[in-house]
Parts: sequence; C-alpha cells; structure tokens
Amino acid sequence: MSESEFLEPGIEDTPLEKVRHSTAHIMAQAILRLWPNTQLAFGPTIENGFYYDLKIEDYQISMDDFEKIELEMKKVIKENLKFERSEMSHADALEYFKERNQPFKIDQIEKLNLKSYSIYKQGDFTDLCSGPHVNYTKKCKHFKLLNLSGAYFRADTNNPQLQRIYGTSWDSKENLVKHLFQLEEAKKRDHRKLGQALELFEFHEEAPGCVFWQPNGTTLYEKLSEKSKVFHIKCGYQEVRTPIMFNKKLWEKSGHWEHYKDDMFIINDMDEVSEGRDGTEGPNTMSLKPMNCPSHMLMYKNKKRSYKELPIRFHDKGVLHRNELSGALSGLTRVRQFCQDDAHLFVRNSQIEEEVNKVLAMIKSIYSAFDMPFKFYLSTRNPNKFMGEIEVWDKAEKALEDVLKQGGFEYEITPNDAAFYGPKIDCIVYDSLGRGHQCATTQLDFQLPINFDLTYVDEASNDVRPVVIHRAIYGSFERFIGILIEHYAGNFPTWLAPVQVKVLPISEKVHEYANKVQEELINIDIRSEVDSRSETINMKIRENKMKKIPYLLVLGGKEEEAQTVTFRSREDDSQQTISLEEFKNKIAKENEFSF
RNA sequence: GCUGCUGUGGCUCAGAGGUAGAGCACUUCCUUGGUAAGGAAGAGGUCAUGGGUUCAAUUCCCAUCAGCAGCUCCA
Repeated sequence: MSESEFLEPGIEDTPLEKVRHSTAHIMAQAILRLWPNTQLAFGPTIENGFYYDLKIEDYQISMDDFEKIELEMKKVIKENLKFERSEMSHADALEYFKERNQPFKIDQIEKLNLKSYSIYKQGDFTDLCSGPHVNYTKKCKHFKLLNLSGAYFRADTNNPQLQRIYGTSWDSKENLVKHLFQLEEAKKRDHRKLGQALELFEFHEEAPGCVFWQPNGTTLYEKLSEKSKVFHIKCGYQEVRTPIMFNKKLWEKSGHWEHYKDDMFIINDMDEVSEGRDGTEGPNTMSLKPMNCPSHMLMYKNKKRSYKELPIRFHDKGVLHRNELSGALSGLTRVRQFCQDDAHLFVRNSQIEEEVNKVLAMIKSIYSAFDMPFKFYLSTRNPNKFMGEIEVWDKAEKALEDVLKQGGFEYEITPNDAAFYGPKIDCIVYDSLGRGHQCATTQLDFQLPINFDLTYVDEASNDVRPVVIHRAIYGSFERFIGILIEHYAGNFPTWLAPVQVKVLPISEKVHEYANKVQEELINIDIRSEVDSRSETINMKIRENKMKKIPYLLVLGGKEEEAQTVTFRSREDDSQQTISLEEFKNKIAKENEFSF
C-alpha cells in the first residue's frame, strides 16, 4: 500500500478532491483557533465533500457551532494562506506533534513508521498529510458544513469515539448551490416522509424495524411481487414456500450458528430454561430464519437428484428475520423483518456460466423497466478468508468475469471482497438523483453443498457435488420499495401506482355517475376510488394532486350527459375530455406491464 | 451495540419549574361549488415510559424505550 493511500485514504489528485481536502484542513485550522485543545485524527475527502474526525477537550461541538466555525473558516480563506509542503524525519515529526498534543497524529506516525513524513502547513496550522492540496486557501471559498456525528478512531469500536464534522466543498458557487439543492431534493423525496404523506407504511415501537404496510403500500408490494413472480416462472424458476422457524440443528449444519448467531432471533428451549440455563443451546432451541438457503438445501435433498433435473431453481419470497443492531435500523432501508425475491440455483459446474448469464439478463430486464442504470462489481477471493480449492475459485472467478465481459456489462473488480464460500457479483443501481444502492446479488457457493452433502447422479452414475448460486434481484422488497419511492419521488408509473384513477364528482348530483365510472374501472382491474366528500372541486384536485395520483377524473353534469370523462394528468396538469370507453382503453393499456 | 441529538393531541410544530397552545386532519352543521385550500361550531393531550431532585415537574437529573445523524455491523 502506498504512503498516500495509507495517510489519508480516498485522496485523488483531481482538482475538486484537492479543494475538498484543503477545505478539511481549513476547517481543522478554524476549529483549532476556536478551541486550541482540539486533537485531530483524520480528515479525508469523501463523495461531494470531506469530513474531519476530532476531539475537543471538555467540549462537545453541536450543529449550533457551525456558524461560528464557518465564520472562522471564511477568515482563514480571506487571509489567503499558502499551502506549503515540507518533510519531517520520524523523530522530528513525533516531537512536533507531541509538543502540539496531537495523540492521534502520533499514533499514525508510529503506525506508519516511515523515515520521513510529508507535512502541510498553511499559516498557523500544520497537519500530517500526504496531500495534495490547492496552492492558496482562497481556492476553497464554496463550502458548507453539513453534519455532525460520532466516529471511532480508525473505525474501531475499541478506540475512543471522536466527533466527525461533515462538509461539502466545490470549485464554484453554482456547483455548491446545485449540490445543496440536490440535498434538499433528496430530503423531500425521503421515503420515510413520502411513506407517511402517501399513506404507504408505518412503524410502531412495539415492533421496531418491522414494517406495517398500509393499503397503498400493500398494493406496491403486491404489484412488485406479482410481476416478479410471473417473470420468474417465465425464466424457469419454481416457487416454493418454506417455514420461518427452524431447529438450531439446521443452522449448525449450514454454518449460520457459528457465523451469524448474533444476528438471529432465537427461541429458547423451555426445558433448558426451566433447568436454569438461558435456553439458547438446548436440543429444542429454535430460530427464525435469517436466510432461505438452508431450507432449500433440505428440499434439494428430499430425493435423489439426476443431472437431467439440473439446473433446479427454487424461488422463495419467505419472511426473513435478522436481529440488526438497534442503531442500524432506518426506514425501509434497514429492517429486521423482510422478504427477498430470493432464489437458489443448483447447477453443475459446467452450467455456472450459462446460469449466471441468465441471472444477469434478468437483472437487466428488471432494472431497465424502472429506468435505473446499474453497474456490476465482481468480488474475488480473499486469500485470508476462503474455503475450498484455489483452482475451483480461479475457474469460477474467470467464469463470472467472462459472463460480465460477454454480456457487455459495465463492471469493476473488488478484490478480496468475496464471502468465504465463493465469489459473487453485486449490482449497484442508480436512482433518478444518481445515488447508488446495492440491490441485486449473485453469489456462487461451493461450501453449502458440502455442508449438506448435496449430490446428483451424473451420466456415468457417479455422485457429483452441485454448485449453489444464491441470487436476488430486488434484494429485499422493503428496501427496493424504499428506493423506488425516492427514485420516482412518489410519482409511481401507472401500473404500480396504488390508486391509478381518482374520480372527483363536482357535486352530489353526479355521484351516481361517478360511482358508475369507478365501478367500470374497477371491473377491468383499474385501481380507482371516488372522492365523494362534500368539498369543492378545487379542494379535491388539490388534495388528490398531493397524493400523486396519475389520473384525476373531474366529472360534472356535462360529462354525465355526454357519457364522457374529463381527465387531468399528473405529469403536466393537462386536461382532456374523452368518452369513458376511450379512457378505459387508455388506462388499461398503461396498466399492462411485464418484465 | 457505540457517540450525539430528539420524543408535547392523528400529522407538523410552539411553549414555560406551579398540572398546556397553533395550523392541518377529525366530528357536526351550512355550502352543491367546474380545475391546487368555501364558512361556522365542536371534540381531542395527565407533554414516550420508570425513577430521582423539589412545597411543586410535562419543563431539571438519571435510566429505559423509540426515532434521527453517523460509526460499527450486514457469515
């Protein structure tokens, strides 16, 4: 690892990175001026900005201090100090930072243990840093402090916890404003807010991390589930249903008990409890499943398998429970109970490429349907953490890469990132604000077939070990819906919208006609409701508009007489009067959808 | 789990050491209105939970729970 990577991770020598990194130094300088007893740790650049981890003796910075810090930073920038690089010997550097009471810098010097260190200085501020930086502080005018949080020194829970201040920094005012606007936009689209405003889902402290799907949200869930189901059948999958609770024996066999126990919800063995033990290690200790794979292994083993049956593809949308740390829970993004569009493929070695290829094609079909670009990451063997034979790994990794290449997919390799049981291809999808989310994954598993002693009989009547492929495309429904809510900002395409058409009678006189229209729509599977409140048409339009319903039908005497409807579309507020039949056809067409 | 912040009627929030207020929503009534908020009246909260300090706490302190921003974790 090069020195620069080690000193301040994430620094690249592009102008914007320099600006951001330099802004981090300026912030550190400002804070040191305001609170001289500040101990600095690391201050790297990150996407769109920077942070600095630090600790102030006897003081806890709050967001209220940001104005003060920004003001001081502006002073530093106005002074237009020069960033000057110099070198220090190991001994000098130690001495220097000792004098300045910077224990974290000293720790870093000792850890690096180099002959000489590069030092950056601007005015009265000096930092251990490999750079690079801009030449003058004036280049960092367009910044804003954004956020505050805790972070452990060197990201290790055993180390002291520091305060981390996040900021953003840009090369021009326009870019800064644009970025801040983006942040605002993202805030408006926050699925937790929209989930409430559009009545999609709710949470209760009686079931932390578990979603209550309201009728609208349930429609989203069901539609996604239904379309995915049809698609999976089309792609040769068989849907199965499996228990959610298993004896711990199963988890011992799969290896989850050893590796994943802390994240599992365990149901005590009451006999053990009555004997005074904690109930987690008895013969009748059970656990809610955190994954579907072991039950699919059992199903595979239910009978002798022939090579003629392979590949076998079990699709399972069973309920999973993972006991995530309380602090990790967040809206639909991180929950304790969820369902995946999960599947396990049992394949021969020679079928790996073809099957992975099919999976990637499915991923492409699905994400393209949502207008979401995506990118693949191939994770390869971690030499310190893998099981099985190197040759098998090498071959599998090559197979995966070949598939990516031949498919013409954009991909990167993340070395050493594979799970111990096999290499994998993760997929990052990008939403309409350009934010990436990890959803789909395709993982080869050489280990589970061994743990469960899976075999099939080949052409020569030999028992042969199959390979298992774990894969999911949406990932979890919960998280994927969260992403879609933000991606569409709640403006779901017609086929997915919980309510597709809202019928707005202008007065009670047309309620009968409104009900008739709604009934006809429902009869052809168009999700519609009548707003029969005694409110003005203005009010009805306003409120249903805010509910982001694709089509609002305004019905009055004129429409009733001519048996027409006047619809107002969500996208451009344009309106048009057409016959009820025409409207039905139009929406029915938009309602057609398949992957 | 860790650090910090937050927790007031369904929602968004204001407020003060002496047992609470606004807007929206809700209920009732009037209004039957043609493209983004018609009008009036009313009901609703022991201020997350449990301790402590105090003559007195919802307001101060501690703990717990939940949420938020991160960290860590995500075989």
